[in-house]
Amino acid sequence: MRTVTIADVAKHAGVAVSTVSYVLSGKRAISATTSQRVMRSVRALGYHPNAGARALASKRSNVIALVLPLRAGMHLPVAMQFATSVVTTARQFDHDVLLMTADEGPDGLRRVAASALVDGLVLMDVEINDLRVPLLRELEEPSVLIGFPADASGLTCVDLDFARAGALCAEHLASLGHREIALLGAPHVVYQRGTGYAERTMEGFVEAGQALGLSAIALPCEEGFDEVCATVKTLLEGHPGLSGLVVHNEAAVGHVLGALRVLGRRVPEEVSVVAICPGDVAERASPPLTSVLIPAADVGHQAVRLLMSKLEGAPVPDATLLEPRLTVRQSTTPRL
Amino acid sequence: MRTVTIADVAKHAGVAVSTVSYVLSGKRAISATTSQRVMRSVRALGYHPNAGARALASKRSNVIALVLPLRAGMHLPVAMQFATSVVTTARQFDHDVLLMTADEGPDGLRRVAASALVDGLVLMDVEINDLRVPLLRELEEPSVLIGFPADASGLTCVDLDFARAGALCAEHLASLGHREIALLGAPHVVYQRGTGYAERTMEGFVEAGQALGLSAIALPCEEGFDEVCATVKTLLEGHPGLSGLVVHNEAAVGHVLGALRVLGRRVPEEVSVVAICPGDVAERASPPLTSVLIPAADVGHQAVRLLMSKLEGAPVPDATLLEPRLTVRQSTTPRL
DNA sequence: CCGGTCTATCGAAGCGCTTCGACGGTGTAT
DNA sequence: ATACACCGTCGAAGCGCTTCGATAGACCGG
Repeated sequence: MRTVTIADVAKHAGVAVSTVSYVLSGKRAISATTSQRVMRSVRALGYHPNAGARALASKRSNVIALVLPLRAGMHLPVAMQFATSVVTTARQFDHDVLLMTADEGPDGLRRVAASALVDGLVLMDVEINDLRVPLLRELEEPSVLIGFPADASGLTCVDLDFARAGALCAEHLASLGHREIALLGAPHVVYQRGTGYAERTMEGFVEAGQALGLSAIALPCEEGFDEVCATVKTLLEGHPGLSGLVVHNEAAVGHVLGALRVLGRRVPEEVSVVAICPGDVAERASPPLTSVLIPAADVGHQAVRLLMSKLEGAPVPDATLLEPRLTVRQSTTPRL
Repeated sequence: MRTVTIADVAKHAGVAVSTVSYVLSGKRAISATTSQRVMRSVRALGYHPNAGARALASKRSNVIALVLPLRAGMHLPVAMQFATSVVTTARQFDHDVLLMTADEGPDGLRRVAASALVDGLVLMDVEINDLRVPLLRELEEPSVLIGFPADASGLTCVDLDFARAGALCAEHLASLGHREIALLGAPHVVYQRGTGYAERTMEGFVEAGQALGLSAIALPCEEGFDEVCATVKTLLEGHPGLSGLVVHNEAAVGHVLGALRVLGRRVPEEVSVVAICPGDVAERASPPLTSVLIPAADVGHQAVRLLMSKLEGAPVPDATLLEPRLTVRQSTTPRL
């Protein structure tokens, strides 16, 4: 069963090859009758344009790269959500997605770009000092970053506004009358690496807390149950008046609740807890957690939209920050 | 900066285009001196073959599709591990990976296959009655499934031997002297959908337990803390002699430990717990859990290896079952 | 009824690569 | 020396598509 080519369609429809091409691409006006005839042939023969030939002739592969480094401390489910929303959105723009990891390093990016395998790139989990960033500036291919490197000039970046997310948590707790609050963040390693979002959340939290006249402290948090327990215990002992806790660490969220249970602090009666995490984690906890959810799907969607604009030569903003939204559930309550 | 083509390399090295091609592909013998000269030119010019042109001429895109449906109850981190090991392995074979979700359904597969965008397919999370399966049989392109559909004839499937994993847990508990054991599985929805691995684990567990003369029961388990708590409570009340628990549900693992803590059952002194889950989840728990880990990386690796063999026309086994391994940690102990 | 303007379609020239057959040149058996 | 095989290299023919310029009508105003 030889595969069907555009020539087969043309013959079947009794038109020229170029006419079929124009019907399919819409780049020139074709009469309705011809167009219909061609489309009927396309369906009758089950024609699918050959991707390689198309790419060669048009200099567009209709594929974008999704570069997804996998590092300690990053949360896989969120990464997965990003990835799927990128794929789904790309498909809406008639593009496919090539999945790349960081194993190959910058050379991998150079390879796929130079070989014209992809038309553009979406990079996830961008670090403050990311090796891939300087390369992006050299590349012909447009790119969009999810996250912000130290120097974002000339780049297109998208992310949740984590500073605002941190601030939102502080404000929510303040509005409930809490006066001493704390944020438990990512593991140490994440900060050492300089992954911007973790730091920005802390800063936003602490600054907003102080601006509201609260005692607000932030500290990293490892992900083992025993470590979480110890951290929470020390925290509570050092700050007896502490009544509001923000957790920005998905692996630790469950453990924090377990720790509070073990330490005999009831949630929310004695300690109000806010999580910054995906919705399902928050809902699945006991009690269901008031949370700021990470809109992974939105971020992925925006990233692709921006990339598509760049591919069409349209101007796009350098920075896109998504507004966080706080959902109140049963883990926060006014301070007694 | 026009992109470098094979003609540029040929001119720079003073040879014919075809010679450059043969040097790069190794499909014909080329003298060492010519070969070196060509390679020097390749490096000097920074040549990268155009993927589209290559695909068009050779009828091979050097891209494989990774089809990753996203469904309720499936565990994202494991999926992510699969994905990355697929990408890494594919790169070792000089292939790239196109990421697809299930949104497009079988049509998406048909599209990428018919357009010669990909040379082969790896499908994850295959269901007992998977719509995509009949299509695969029609396709010219070879494919490998991760998981087993009801009718696997003529297909190549890879998976962890979940029945064996369930059995292994039962045997481990039996060897420690436990006489009444239970398995907490995936949420109901997973069984309703007919996702084979969940059922196979249960069967393996129950059969091995019975063969060893134990009381072994298995039941689904939802993922919310309160639900887990209720399930565990009911279970313990209904089976006062129960001293061994297997958990095959990553989202619930943490909650099960929390539930036992709340119910005042100490682990491992009163209840031994075995988890079937990724290593990091087991290690992060308190106490660290004896576990059978899901060798996602291995499975992905095998899947790609098999696919590459098929691409080269080599015969491959229909079914590849990976042997599970149980790691003893601190959550299991001999029955008092 | 002629030049001018559109519109719908065609034909052909590539895009950059692989691959097939051809062809000198060198080595080996006769 | 002659025939033959073989090795290393070349040239050219596509692969299936897009796109540019050309063309043949249809339609218009003058």
